[in-house]
Amino acid sequence: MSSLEHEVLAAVLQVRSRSLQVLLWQRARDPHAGRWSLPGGKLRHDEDVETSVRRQLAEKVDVRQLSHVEQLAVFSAPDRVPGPRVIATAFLGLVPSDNDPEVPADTRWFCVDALPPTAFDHGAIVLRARDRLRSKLSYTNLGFALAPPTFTISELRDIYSAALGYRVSATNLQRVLSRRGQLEPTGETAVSGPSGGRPAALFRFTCRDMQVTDAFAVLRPPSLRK
Amino acid sequence: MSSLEHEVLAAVLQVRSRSLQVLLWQRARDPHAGRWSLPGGKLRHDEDVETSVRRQLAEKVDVRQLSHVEQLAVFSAPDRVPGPRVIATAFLGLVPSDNDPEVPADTRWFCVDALPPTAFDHGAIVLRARDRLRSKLSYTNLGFALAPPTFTISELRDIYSAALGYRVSATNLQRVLSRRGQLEPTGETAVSGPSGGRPAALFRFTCRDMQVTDAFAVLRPPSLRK
DNA sequence: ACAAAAGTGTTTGAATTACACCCATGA
DNA sequence: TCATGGGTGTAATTCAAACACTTTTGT
Repeated sequence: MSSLEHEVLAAVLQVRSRSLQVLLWQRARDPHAGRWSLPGGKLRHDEDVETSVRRQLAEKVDVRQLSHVEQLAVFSAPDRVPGPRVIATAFLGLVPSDNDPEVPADTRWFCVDALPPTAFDHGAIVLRARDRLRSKLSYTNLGFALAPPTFTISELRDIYSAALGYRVSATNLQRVLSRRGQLEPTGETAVSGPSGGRPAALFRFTCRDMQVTDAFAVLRPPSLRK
Repeated sequence: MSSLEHEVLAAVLQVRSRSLQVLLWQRARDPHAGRWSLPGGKLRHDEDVETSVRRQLAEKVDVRQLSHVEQLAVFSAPDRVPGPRVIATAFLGLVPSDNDPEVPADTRWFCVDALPPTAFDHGAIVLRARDRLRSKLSYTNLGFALAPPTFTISELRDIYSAALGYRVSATNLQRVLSRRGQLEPTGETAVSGPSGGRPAALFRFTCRDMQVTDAFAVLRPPSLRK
């Protein structure tokens, strides 16, 4: 019989310097020496895939502050990597923008829209992660996973703009998230900037577990209004 | 080293008798003898998971008319099945409502809202498949995968109602799908029923590959209007 | 006072639901 | 001509984008 391995791979995304970035690791050895790949590794016999990906990120790249982890897809083409067959479960991982995890020397953050040459099918996985995040920002409360514990609406606007890849209006962002009950004011206010301006109120997300906040776009169940 | 197997499992859904049903197979042997399980089986060394699930459905339960197949998730708990470890990739499969595939004697269709005792984690997979379908009916053209090649709006309404689990209005269904360009008239009309009534126009889906038709619910990119 | 940044009020527009009404057919 | 669906017109509603305007601060 032929051998079979299972690995987990994570596209860890974070908003850094006002752009959405992914953590990649440069391969030292062939195959694909010099190319950039996703952190991850072999699945152990006593752990499920999510436990595994959290463990490996903590061990290998010191990413312990994952605010959200979710499965993306299985990549299983028989020749996706040379040598013995390896099936991969790919994950999306998110880190709040106020964290700056220690990462080893051979890893770097890259803007998801300007990836370096990637190993194997890892480039496709990054794009899949990016698209998943962008979709879910629209109909879930997933913003909590990118934002610090408390923030001003302007800061949140910058985070959403970076993640979505286009300018978002602070006004409308606040209204949409408030209407859905995602935001609550802390009561505190931030200090004004050096050039003046009204001090901004601080907010936090009401919930830090992912929830669908805008389920049915159309074909809603009949309303119960009498 | 410990052995590792990979299997694929499919929740095959179809609208039958105005309800959303799933194809299950009754286990003859322990473990979980008598319980109902999802069709599927071991992954071969030369095929990817989607190829495998299509092959196994064709071989084992004679389901060849799959109109749509997509990955749901990986189930990887170390003890999810007794004995040697098996990781499963679960799929959602859809069959148009006008097909009635030949299935073996030990398989039966069950309403997804009234499942029999299921084996292992298969019950959870069925519910995941049901929820995925219901979500995607709202923001993609996935209705094509449940509908016959041509249909009246009333027939389509019955299919959507069964799949979603609540009454859908034919009027609004037609308008939503038409506005999105999913439907086109064939020019033909169906014959009137035995009790009279205006003959219904026949429609078809313009596209039979899955496409997202209603991407951003909110936080849309800024409009380009001048 | 003035500039700068935050926050609110209000208009506009699009999408969807709800519902009344008209149309085509069989008996 | 009437019952039985099929199909269209249209109001009401909801939600979000756009933008003008007010508020609060630093200089």
